Amino acid sequence: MPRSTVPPESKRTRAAHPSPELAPASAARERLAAWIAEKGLKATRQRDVIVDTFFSQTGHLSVDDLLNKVQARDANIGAATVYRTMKILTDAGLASARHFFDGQTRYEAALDRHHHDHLICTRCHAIVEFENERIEALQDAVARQHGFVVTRHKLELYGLCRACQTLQNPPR
Amino acid sequence: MPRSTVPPESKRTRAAHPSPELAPASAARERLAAWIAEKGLKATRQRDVIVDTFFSQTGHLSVDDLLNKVQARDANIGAATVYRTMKILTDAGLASARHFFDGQTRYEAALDRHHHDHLICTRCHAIVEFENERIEALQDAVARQHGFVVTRHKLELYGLCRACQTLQNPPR
DNA sequence: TTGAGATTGAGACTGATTCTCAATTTCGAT
DNA sequence: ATCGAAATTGAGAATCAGTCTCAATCTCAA
Ligand SMILES: [Mn+2]
Ligand SMILES: [Mn+2]
Ligand SMILES: [Zn+2]
Ligand SMILES: [Zn+2]
Repeated sequence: MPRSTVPPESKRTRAAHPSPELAPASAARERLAAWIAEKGLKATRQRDVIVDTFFSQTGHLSVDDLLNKVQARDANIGAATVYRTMKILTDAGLASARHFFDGQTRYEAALDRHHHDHLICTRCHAIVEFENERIEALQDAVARQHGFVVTRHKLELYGLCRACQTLQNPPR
Repeated sequence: MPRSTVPPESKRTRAAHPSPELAPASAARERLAAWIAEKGLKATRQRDVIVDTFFSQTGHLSVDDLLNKVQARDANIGAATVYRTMKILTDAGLASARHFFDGQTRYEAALDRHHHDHLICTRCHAIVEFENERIEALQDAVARQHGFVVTRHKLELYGLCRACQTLQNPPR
């Protein structure tokens, strides 16, 4: 079962991290293997392809985009398997599901990433990430005032990015 | 066309606002009439029933809940009309659409209401509203730092309400 | 009263996602 | 290497909220 898109082996001597970009993908592969073992699941070629494809991307990928890229590598992999695999990655803490403006679930890598929130351009759909500990602290304070214990939150700021502000075309 | 759930007439003498709870509904009716005139739409019995039903409720009502209540008054009103009417109310600024945990659109009255955000209990689905101008200010600051002009935002805090914290049943 | 144009309800349709199920694959135990 | 229980797969059916289509009906300004 050769991994088609991954270069044979690193030329580096240090074995720990083959190359900067590949590190997350291979680390994810390891973490997934552990999760699969722990849960009594099974390793499959399809999951390998999907995970490799997902972690070779950056950003917030819709399932449909991911499916297209996956099928470019192996046309026989079905949509259901991509959905199922992304759910596993989410359960394993390796990916997070996001729901922005449209009805599609988007996934982003979650390995070694902080919590963050998003700025979204309603015209070009650019997504910018940010962290703001003061907002987070105020959220906690508000929740406490109302007797809530908050486990997660969603903060999305929608508007126009710098580039789109100058264009007068109707924002989509 | 008697309004079944609304008490006959206020006992008060002041004619301006029949009763505190009815004020929003009748004000909404007026605003909707203005919107309908302005847009060249037409007044219909169905819209009256839907608008009366919607404004006699409080909170965040799913379309399905609203449809049930509407059909309790007039079984012939169809789902499509409820969807269409809530869209009109939203365009007219009388209702706002919300999307929380599940896939359903919920509507809340928007007449004479401030912007606000929500705390949502993941177990009992209670929804508590809050306003926090410091959070809003920080959001603006963050957006500015990234060159965005923000037109709207979504802030939802998910967790357990006070009552649900003490129960050990698995949170749904 | 009339008629152009808006509205309606039923049901078909959509799009994202989940489910079903027979065929295939995995992997620990022989 | 072989076996077989259990997991996984892909295709297509099913689901679900919401939208669209269209013939029949209603509204309202003239
Ligand atoms: Mn992100
Ligand atoms: Mn609200
Ligand atoms: Zn933009
Ligand atoms: Zn609760």
